[in-house]
Amino acid sequence: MAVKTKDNITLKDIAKKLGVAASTVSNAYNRPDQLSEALRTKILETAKELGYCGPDPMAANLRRGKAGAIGVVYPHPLSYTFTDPVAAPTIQGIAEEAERAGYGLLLVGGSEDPLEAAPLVAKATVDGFVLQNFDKNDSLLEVILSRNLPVVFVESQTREGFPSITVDDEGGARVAANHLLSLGHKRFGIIALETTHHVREGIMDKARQAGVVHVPTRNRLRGYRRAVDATKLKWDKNVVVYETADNTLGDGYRAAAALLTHPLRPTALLAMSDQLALGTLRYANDNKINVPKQLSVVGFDDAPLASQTTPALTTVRQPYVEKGRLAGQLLIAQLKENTVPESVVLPTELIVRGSSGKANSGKPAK
Amino acid sequence: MAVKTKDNITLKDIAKKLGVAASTVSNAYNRPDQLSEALRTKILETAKELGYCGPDPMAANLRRGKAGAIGVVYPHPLSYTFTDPVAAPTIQGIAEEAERAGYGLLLVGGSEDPLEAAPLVAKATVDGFVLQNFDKNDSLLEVILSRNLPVVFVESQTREGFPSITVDDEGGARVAANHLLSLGHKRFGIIALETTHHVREGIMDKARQAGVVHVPTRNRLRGYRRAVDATKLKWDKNVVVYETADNTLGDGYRAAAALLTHPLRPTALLAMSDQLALGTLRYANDNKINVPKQLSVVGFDDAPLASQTTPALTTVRQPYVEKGRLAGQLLIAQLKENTVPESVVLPTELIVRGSSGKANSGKPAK
DNA sequence: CTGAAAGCGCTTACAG
DNA sequence: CTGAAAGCGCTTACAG
Repeated sequence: MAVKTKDNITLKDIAKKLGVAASTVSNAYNRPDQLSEALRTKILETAKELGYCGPDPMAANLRRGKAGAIGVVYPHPLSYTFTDPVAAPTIQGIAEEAERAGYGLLLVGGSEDPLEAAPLVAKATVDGFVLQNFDKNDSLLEVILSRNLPVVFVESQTREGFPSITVDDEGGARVAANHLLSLGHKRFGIIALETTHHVREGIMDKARQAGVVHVPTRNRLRGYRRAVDATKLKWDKNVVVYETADNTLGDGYRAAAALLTHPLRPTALLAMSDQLALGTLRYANDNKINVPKQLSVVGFDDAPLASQTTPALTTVRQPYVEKGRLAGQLLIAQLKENTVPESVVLPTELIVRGSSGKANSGKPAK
Repeated sequence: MAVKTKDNITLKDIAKKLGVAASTVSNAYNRPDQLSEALRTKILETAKELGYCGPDPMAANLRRGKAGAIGVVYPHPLSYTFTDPVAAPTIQGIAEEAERAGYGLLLVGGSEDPLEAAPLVAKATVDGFVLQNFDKNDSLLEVILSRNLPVVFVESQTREGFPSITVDDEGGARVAANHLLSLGHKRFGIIALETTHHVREGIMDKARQAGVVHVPTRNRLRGYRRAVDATKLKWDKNVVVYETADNTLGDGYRAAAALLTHPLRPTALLAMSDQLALGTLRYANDNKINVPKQLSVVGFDDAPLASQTTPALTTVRQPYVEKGRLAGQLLIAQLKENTVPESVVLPTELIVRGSSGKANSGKPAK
């Protein structure tokens, strides 16, 4: 139908038409105080008349050496990232700070094949990056860092000289496990998030547990373990760990199925996300396992859904919006002040709701 | 701590160092087939040696006349947008298409004061925009359109010559109301989303109902009305409409409080979002009103939470991820083919779950 | 397969 | 308050 009209109207054209210098037209847009109000309105009028769309941002960027945007990068495709109910609020936090400081927010997703995302990252017109959930040896990370722009790591493997924001995953996990221990539970099933690049689903043996790379997974696992190791219980005898491939309800459901039919017969499940925990609740519901009487479940995140289910989910709250805000702040501070800020660890908090209760307060599951 | 190193190394520098033309260096990055493998690796090595970060995207953009990104704009601040559980999946849909076509995704939020967001929109380095929920006379919209870039409207007031994607809001709402009518309900409370720029909270009189601007709100309201008007019931006598300021649980809660204590004493609530509907469920729960025995509730969206609550929510499903995908596709089609695609209306579907039941199957609410 | 030339459209000191 | 000049760093035909 309509064809896009090619309009080559530039600053110069309208300067010529008016007999003023190009710099004056530029000032009309960018420094209104640098010229008389009368001239300015005349310029703006002529611009509208000629169909001039305002100074070309790409040219302005080049000239200024600033992109006016910050990049947010995940190692996974965006479609996957958005299945995590906590990802969006974190992006929101970054967005709030970007907005406030006058920056745009460029979202870049990775892909299964890191080479696919590389050009996008190489060509992203941004002044800096917020990097989430990156492993040290991610090949996309190399491409990003080679841009030599300011960076903030979020829940990633730390790297010398770069500020990072992490959540006290270990502490939160420890408190979660202690909560269940204090309720008398002795046999645990742990549902782990993604552990390495080599995604897999199933029970984790000792070697596999030792090789966890993904930061939140590693730290949460360590927290659970610390709690158990502080008791008379034996990690290897009283705990089964199941790793999931994706952070979805379905993965939690399958994990629950595997753990609750495991010879250990756990009375409590520790899930590394609320999403996974909700999957276990669904499994319990489908199989007439009463939560919390026959099975206790503790999640992680305190996602918006956590308080809405029946029973409501006992979970470890992490400040996911604030995490994003802080990431935005630390990046913008670098952009403005040219200094590298200190790294930050955010606290977690156990939120006790209905999904956890005393061990053996009903007959055992199955 | 560390200070950002200013690196002025450019294509030229490495061309000079190697005694080749700048274009050859450029080709090493952008057209590997245009030079021998040996020369290419030599160039790349020298680049790494000198600390060259690759071709500057801003300069490349200017030269190419392409930004390599698409903009997604909302009339509200991003922090508000993200409170809508359906916004993130829609962005995900756009992101999927952008990713696939090799575009970045620039998120731009509006603000209460449209003048604040204007510079961000004016300077956004994008090749086109996806515009969500825009009213015809939004002043930010003027700024965006003056960029003269390809655009796709989503759930916005249509504009001559621009492709748009809308959801069959009216049809969905009609089916929702018919569902309740067929269950014998005769007195309805409607909980409306934002209606105009002049945000308000409270019962809507006739004049206010007639002046609704916001597209989804207007169309859903019309759908409810069509259904009621097709019966012997009188809209003015059998229906109370309450408008909310924000799409939050709290707003739904307050709306339920107002409607259920209104003299009409509705037996069924039609909420224009699941978020609002969930707020009413919470109110009902707090006030020992049994859903669905004493009160039926029907939402809109089929957000991820809708199936997780107790009772699960009867609602109108809209394809929110696909809506985003389609928006991305229509925009990218314009960018690639220079033609304006046809507009699309997406279907809705009633999903009956536990929150709706026969009228008067219990004693009336209150 | 390689190189010289032109120019994308703007903003920024600076001089008047 | 206004204007002339320089240059941001790259890519693209084009000629060899």
